[in-house]
Amino acid sequence: MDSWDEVRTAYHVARVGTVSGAADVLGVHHATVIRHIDALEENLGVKLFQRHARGYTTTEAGEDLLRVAQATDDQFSQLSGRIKGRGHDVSGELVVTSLGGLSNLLVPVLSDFQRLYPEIIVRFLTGERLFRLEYGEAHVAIRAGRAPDQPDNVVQPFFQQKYTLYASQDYIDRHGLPKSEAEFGNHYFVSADDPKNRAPFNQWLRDTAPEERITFRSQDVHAQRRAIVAGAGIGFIPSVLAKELGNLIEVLPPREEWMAPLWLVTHMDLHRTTKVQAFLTFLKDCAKSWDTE
Amino acid sequence: MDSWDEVRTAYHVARVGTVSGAADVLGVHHATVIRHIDALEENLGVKLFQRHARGYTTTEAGEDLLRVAQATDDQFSQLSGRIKGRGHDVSGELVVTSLGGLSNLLVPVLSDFQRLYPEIIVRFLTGERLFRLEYGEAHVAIRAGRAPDQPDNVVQPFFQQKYTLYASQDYIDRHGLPKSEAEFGNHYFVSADDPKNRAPFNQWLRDTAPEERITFRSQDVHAQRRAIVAGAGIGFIPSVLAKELGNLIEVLPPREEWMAPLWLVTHMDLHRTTKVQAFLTFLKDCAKSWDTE
DNA sequence: CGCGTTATGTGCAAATTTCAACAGTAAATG
DNA sequence: CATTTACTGTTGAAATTTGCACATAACGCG
Repeated sequence: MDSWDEVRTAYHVARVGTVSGAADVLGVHHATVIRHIDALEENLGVKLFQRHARGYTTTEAGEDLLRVAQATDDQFSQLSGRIKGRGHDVSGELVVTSLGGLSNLLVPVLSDFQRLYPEIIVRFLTGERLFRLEYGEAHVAIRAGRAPDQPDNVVQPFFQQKYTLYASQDYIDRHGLPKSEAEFGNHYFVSADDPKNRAPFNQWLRDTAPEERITFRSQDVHAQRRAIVAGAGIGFIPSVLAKELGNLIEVLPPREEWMAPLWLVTHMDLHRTTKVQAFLTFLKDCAKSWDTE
Repeated sequence: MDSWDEVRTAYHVARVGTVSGAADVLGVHHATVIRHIDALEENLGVKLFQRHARGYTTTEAGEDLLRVAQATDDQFSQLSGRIKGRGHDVSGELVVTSLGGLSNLLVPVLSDFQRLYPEIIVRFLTGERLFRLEYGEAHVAIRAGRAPDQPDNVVQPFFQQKYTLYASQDYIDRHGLPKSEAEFGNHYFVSADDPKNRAPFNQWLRDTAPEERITFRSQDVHAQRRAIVAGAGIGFIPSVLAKELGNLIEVLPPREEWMAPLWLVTHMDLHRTTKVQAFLTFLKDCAKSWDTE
């Protein structure tokens, strides 16, 4: 049974009772229907229909096929309904991935999005390895750094993360507040462990602060922040986040060059779906409100 | 969802994971597989697969399709097995039709046949109207008279029914045994009601016996026989049957010209099936044994 | 790092399928 | 009883599908 279309044709013939009628329903020529049935019977080695001038009547085998194909038709109709429905409403899973450092930013947004579309199941994947869009591991990725340039991926700017140098009140009490970069030699700094880290503020810090004064290094952004809050040194924290954390003193006024661009990346195939689009617009709305703050 | 073949293609891609692999399984070119999936996704308006250079991975919709199509594939396999199996063994219904007059002859045969193939359900249809083979009303018809000549029907000679003139002992006691046709004027006869009846012995009787001496007429063969047994007159009874009935006297020796040919008729589409063939050979074996008697 | 292997993707020609028109037949109709 | 209608079946022509060759991309291996 290696042609399901022939089964479908035979099904309609069995249902309607005539070749012409089935051809009408199927939207093909009746000669096509006849050929399909001839081929199917040839393959099965059994007559499915009794041919006579007033139509086709099913044999026992044809009756059997009718039952099975009827069930199949129902199944496919339901499947089609589900799939098409899935395309046009916002439900099912929404898989979002980002670097772990952005969870503070994204988790509230994801939570609100889920509240807006209760049928959504949000899966937020973070980790050191990049979850790959092209393997269907995620619907949306939030990437930092320079604009990703992979084929089949749709990239759009998300928003500019404002990073500023902070220190805890505790640290300031002990070491004072540096007036400018010139006094950095007397201070301690918290930064990324990786010297190749491309974040602009990290590069600036590497260029500006003495290497031996960067005394707390971690690859984990959360650990860095906790270190800053704990008074281990001066370091960069997104200004939006710093307000929430409290107990943090702005060491230097914010600068353009410290801005870190974030990108929204989706796979080409998923980008057009309403689910992904709904999330993207929601996300960009949130970003707008962050910018105005 | 108007092309089940495309669903089948997508199913194999989802199963195997690669277009090329699915193409191998399906025995088509991989370009065909790609186009099938493109078309299916176009119709559904939803991406079924994430494309990447190492293969296709299913989206949620593709996953859904995989489940449904898997079930369909199983169903079709089972169906195919059943249908093909049905073609090669002797089971299911066997519908045989004949004129009512032949039931005495056929019923024992059908009974024996059923005993030989216990999975067979025998349906023996008789009646004044001819059950039509071309509508699938019966598998095999036993027809009398001249060779039926209908298109799509396979006709083969069954056997020559030996008809002989009989009368009951009771009748002979009252009216004596006619030495020849010359004495028919003093006798009473039982025959068919229909003057157009084409059975050779009936035509012979109409030509030979005085019209007013045919005093018991019925369209029902059983009624005629009962009348002969009851002593209503002289009439034709198959010699095979007469032996069983007993209490019947052969009025005249059997003649060639009284022989009534019986035909086995099957519909072209059913003639080749093993079930029908099994019955036909069984029937002809029985006929052979009748001839030798 | 280059190379072989294994994927997908695409233009173009060939093969297959489908269509259109006609013939033929059986039942229905007035 | 001729006529109409609805259906099957068949043939050559058109359209679609398929196959082939080649391009391209990613992964694994030595």
